[in-house]
Amino acid sequence: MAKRASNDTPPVPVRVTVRSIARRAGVSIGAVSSVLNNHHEKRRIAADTVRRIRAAVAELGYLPNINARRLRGGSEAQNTIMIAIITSFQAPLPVINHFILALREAAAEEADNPRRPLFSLVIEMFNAGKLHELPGLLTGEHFNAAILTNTTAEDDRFLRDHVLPYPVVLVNRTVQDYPSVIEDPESGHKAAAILMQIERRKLGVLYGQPLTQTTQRRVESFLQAVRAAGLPPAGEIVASGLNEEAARAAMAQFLARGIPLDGLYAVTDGLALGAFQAIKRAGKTIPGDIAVVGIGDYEISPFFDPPLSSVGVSHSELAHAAARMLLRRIGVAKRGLLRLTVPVVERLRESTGPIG
Amino acid sequence: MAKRASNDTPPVPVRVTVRSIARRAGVSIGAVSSVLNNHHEKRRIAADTVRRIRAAVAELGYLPNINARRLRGGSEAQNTIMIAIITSFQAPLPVINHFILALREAAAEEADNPRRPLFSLVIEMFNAGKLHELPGLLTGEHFNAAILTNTTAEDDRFLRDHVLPYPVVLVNRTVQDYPSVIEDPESGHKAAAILMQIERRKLGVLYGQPLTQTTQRRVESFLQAVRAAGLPPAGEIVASGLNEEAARAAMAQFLARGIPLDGLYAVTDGLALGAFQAIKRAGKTIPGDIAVVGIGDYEISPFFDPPLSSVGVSHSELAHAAARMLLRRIGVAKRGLLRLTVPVVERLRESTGPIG
DNA sequence: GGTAAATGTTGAAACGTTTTAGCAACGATC
DNA sequence: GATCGTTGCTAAAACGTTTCAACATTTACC
Repeated sequence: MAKRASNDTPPVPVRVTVRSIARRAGVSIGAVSSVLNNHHEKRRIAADTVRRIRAAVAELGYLPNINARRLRGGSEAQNTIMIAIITSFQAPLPVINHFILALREAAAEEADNPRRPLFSLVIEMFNAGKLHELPGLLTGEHFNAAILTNTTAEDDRFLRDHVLPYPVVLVNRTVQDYPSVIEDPESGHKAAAILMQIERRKLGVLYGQPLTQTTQRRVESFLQAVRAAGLPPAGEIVASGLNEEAARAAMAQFLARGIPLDGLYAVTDGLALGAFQAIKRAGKTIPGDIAVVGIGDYEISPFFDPPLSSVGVSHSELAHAAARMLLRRIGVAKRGLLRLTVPVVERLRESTGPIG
Repeated sequence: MAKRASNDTPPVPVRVTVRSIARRAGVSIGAVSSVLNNHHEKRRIAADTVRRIRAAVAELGYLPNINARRLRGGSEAQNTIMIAIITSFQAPLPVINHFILALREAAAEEADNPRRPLFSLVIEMFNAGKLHELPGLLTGEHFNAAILTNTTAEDDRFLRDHVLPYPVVLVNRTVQDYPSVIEDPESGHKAAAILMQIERRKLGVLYGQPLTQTTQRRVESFLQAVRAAGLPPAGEIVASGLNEEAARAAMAQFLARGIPLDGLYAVTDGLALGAFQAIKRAGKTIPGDIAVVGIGDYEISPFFDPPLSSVGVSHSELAHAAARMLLRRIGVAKRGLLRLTVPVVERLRESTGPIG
């Protein structure tokens, strides 16, 4: 009788189904279903039977199989498609909010489309570098389409070597053959231009470990612009993490070493905020002593003290572009372009003082 | 032949299935499935047939039915449960990040549990006050369990009158018979106590419209504490929205009217940040002229200038409590308590100056 | 005591997939 | 010309659910 226990698989928890409940209560599965959905009045199930079924449900700890329910369900359930937002545990989470909103809004825009994309939004997370361990990734068993972000170089290599059997849009990563939305890689140029325009000559760039493809591009294009302008090479201030505290510590240490600096480019607003605190505590003023340019990825950067100037794309805009691109690829429509570069916009505020 | 078109239903877009593809390509559905999953080599489908099937797939714009796939799929897919995070479009989004992380972490804690909660995370959003329009809410067709937050009074009334056929945990709302996790309603007391301890007597409270159950409790308990202490009634500064800019504007207007104020309680950190800017621009100092206490819901509040003192629960802690409570209710285990109050913690920083 | 209505329950179909056993046709081999 | 192997495909089962027609039993009515 212990047939199925002979394998070396760990004791797989067999899921409780309507069938097991029916057996336990000594009724048919139809009766169980009626009770589960509170149709027992309409179906005239005897009060005692209802009680027995309810007892069995409670004892066994039944959880319905949602996939079966939706499969059975009407055309409404039948027509919903599954979209996943896939990101790594290690990434700053607020990013995905923009995707959630962007997808919802993009769907609303398509309200008149007969193939209207009624969809469910699923959040999937993986450990950076271990994207390949994400269940359903290769089979397409879990979603119809995905926005994929915050991958590492290792994950990108995996993506290059495998073809995912559903539409995917990458955000801020480029991998051969995958559609992607990235920020204009020249953003560092703009930051350098702003600082030079207000006569800053002793420049620095603040970034944190680990570098993503995007932040690396920001750093490189900044360094290159400084070099091209014939200024002394910009200082590199490297924080041990991507948070405010790491930036504050790195900046404080840099300032303590007395290296001259009058213009700073921070590759995320969080880093800029940490730097603000270090600069002020060192008794220096912004922008008087040191002008600072950030990216604009924090919505509240206009409320920094002083308000932060920025060059960058808004996460919101990036997310909207990605969402539209993904939906276009799902809804049979003309397949959009394969790569989209979102332009950088400058927002000049007080952290760079008056221009010119 | 136009039988099914006789109804007055709009032309329902009939979903493309393997069956329609099979018909189109003149093969069986088994053949189609083989090709879709790239098993055509193993299954020895002729090259020309593969081409025909691929063509049909492209023409019809096939999207697989994920529910059917997962239903069919192995025990891994079979054993995953669906958890929804339900919030309103109007709510500040960053909140849900904490839930996402909390659920993932709570699941990780249970790794040794044989009934290990392998789950998919779904984000559902509704228009404030229209919770009842959310598909699948009453039938339980879409998820096995849900964390529900940012409901309005109207939504709560709906919840009270209906019983949801799956475990739900409310966050920061209390509705009869529903388990919920809420912050200690006495938080306003603590804020008042801190301000009085540093000898502030002309107090004010800053809040925004619309008031949620939680923020309302904060305001009320603050006002009551001030009254109980025999101080002059606290001023109420009402912003038109929940964002920084609305708070800045309201605060600026209040200060312009010259009403004396030396201690402020802002019921969210975002409001506090807006107030900071207004106060400084009015030429007043923090905490010298006006001490400010916030809530601590922004992770970066230690980087405000000056760093913000706060009394409140962290969103993260609240989310973890909710996640654990939900998982406990799913995994047959002893049903945990019905209501949990997360205590308020004080974090004293420079915006209230030195205590005592 | 016969028919009609009410009550309580079951069995089967259907949702869209994937997988597997097996069938039919054809060549090659003895 | 029987046997075998290969090629190319089909039909059917199974996943867990809900619904619905239909059946069996009891009660009500004349």
